[in-house]
Amino acid sequence: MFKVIKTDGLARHGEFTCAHGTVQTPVFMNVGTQAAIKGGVSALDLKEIKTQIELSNTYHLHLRPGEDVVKQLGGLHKFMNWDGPILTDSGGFQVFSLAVLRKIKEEGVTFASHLDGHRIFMGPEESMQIQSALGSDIAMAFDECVENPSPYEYVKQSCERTLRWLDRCVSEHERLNALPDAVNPAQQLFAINQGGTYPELRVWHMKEIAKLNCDGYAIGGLAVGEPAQTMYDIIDAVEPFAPKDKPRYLMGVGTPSNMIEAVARGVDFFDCVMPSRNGRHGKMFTWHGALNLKNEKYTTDDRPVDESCGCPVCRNFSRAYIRHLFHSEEMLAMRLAVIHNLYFYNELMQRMRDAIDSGEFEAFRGEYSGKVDERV
RNA sequence: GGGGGAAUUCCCGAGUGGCCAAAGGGGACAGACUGUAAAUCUGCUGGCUUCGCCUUCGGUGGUUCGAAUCCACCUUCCCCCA
Repeated sequence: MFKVIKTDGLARHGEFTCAHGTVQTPVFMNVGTQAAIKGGVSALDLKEIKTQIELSNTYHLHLRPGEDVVKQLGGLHKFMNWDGPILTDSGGFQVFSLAVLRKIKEEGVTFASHLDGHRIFMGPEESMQIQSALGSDIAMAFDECVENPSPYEYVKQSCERTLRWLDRCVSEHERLNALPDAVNPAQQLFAINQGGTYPELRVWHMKEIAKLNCDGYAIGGLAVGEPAQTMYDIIDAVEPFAPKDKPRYLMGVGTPSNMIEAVARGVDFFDCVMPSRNGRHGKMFTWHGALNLKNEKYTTDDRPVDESCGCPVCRNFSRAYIRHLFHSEEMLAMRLAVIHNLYFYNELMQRMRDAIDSGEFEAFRGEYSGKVDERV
C-alpha cells in the first residue's frame, strides 16, 4: 500500500506499507545481495544507520544456501535477523550482468552458475517461487535488462517478452500468496519497465504494465552505460504514464546526484551497490563531495570523514585512522567505510523528504545536485 | 688466517656480451566502480626539450664496435674451515 503525503513539483514524499512496516519515501534500499551487506555489516548495524528497507537477490540466494533452506529457517527476515521490510530482486539483472554465461528463451533464461558453472534455469514462475519461499515483502517481476545501447528491434522484442513474463509473474505470484504455507502471504509485486533508450518503447511498455495493477512500478535497464542525461530523459518520458498512486522505483541508481534528479522527476525508491562497493574501495561520500580516503593527503587528517555527519563512524573515528586501516588491509576499514556511506545515502533521502515537506525541494536540488558527488 | 659466495632501479628478486631503463612480485602513488561473478579492476613507479636523448645495475680502472653481464683491484655483507 502506498500513500503520497506531500508533493513538491513532481517530487513526492510518500509512505509505503508492507508486512514488516512502513517505509518513508523517497527511500534508498540498502543492498545485501546475499542476505548481508558486503563489508561486514549486519542487520544489527542497519538499525543504527537509518536503514528502512533492505534488498537481497533471488539468484544468489537460490544458488546458496537455496530458498528451501531459507524457508525452512523461517524466511529471509528471520534468517538474517532483519525484521524490517525486504525487497528481493528477481534475477533479472543477472540476465544482463551474467550475459556471457546465459541463454534467453521465451520460457526463461538458462544461466551457468558463476560459482561452479552448473546450469540453472530461471523463468518468471521460478523467480516468483524463489521469492515467495524467501518471504520478502516486495518481489520484483522477472525481466530482461538489456544492454545500452541495443538495436531497436532487439529491445522491442525483449520488452514485449518482458511484458509476457510479467503476465506470468502476476499469475504465479497470486497463486503462491494464496498457498497455506506461504512465508509472507502479503508479499507485494513490482512490475519493471523496460525499453532501453527508446522513449516510444518505454512509454508503450509502461502503459501496458500499468494496466496490470501491480503494487509498484520500477524503471529498469538504466544506468547501464548510457549518459545520465539519457537516463533522466527516459524518466521524464515515462513518468506521466506511471500510476501516480503507486511507488516508482529506479533500479540500480545511483550516485547522490542521480537520486536527487530522479526524485525531482517523481521517483520514490532506489537501490545501488555504489555506497557499499565504493566504500569497500575507500571512496567516501560527504556533503562536500566524494573523497578517496586512501589518498596520501589524509595520512594525518584528524577530522572525521564528514564533520557534519552524525553517523557512528564520523562520531568516533578520524580520516587518518580509517586510511591507516585501509592501507593495513584491516577489514574494519571496509566495515566503517560502508557504514558511513550507507548512513550518508539514508540521510540524503531523509533530507530530500524534509525538503519536500517544507516545499524547498528545488532549493535542496540546486544546492546539492551535481556537486555532492564531485571528487574533492 | 685460509676457502667459497653475494652486491640490480623504494624493497624483494630475475637477468650472465647487443632485442635492458632492466622480467616478476611487494610497497608507494593515482584512477575506475550505478537492480554486486567486484575486499575487485586499471594506470603509474630514473630524468628530459619523450617517435628520441641522457643518467643508472656497490666503487675504480680495463677488455670490446658494444658491459648489469667478461677481467683486475678496492669496499661491504654472508657461509665454511682454522
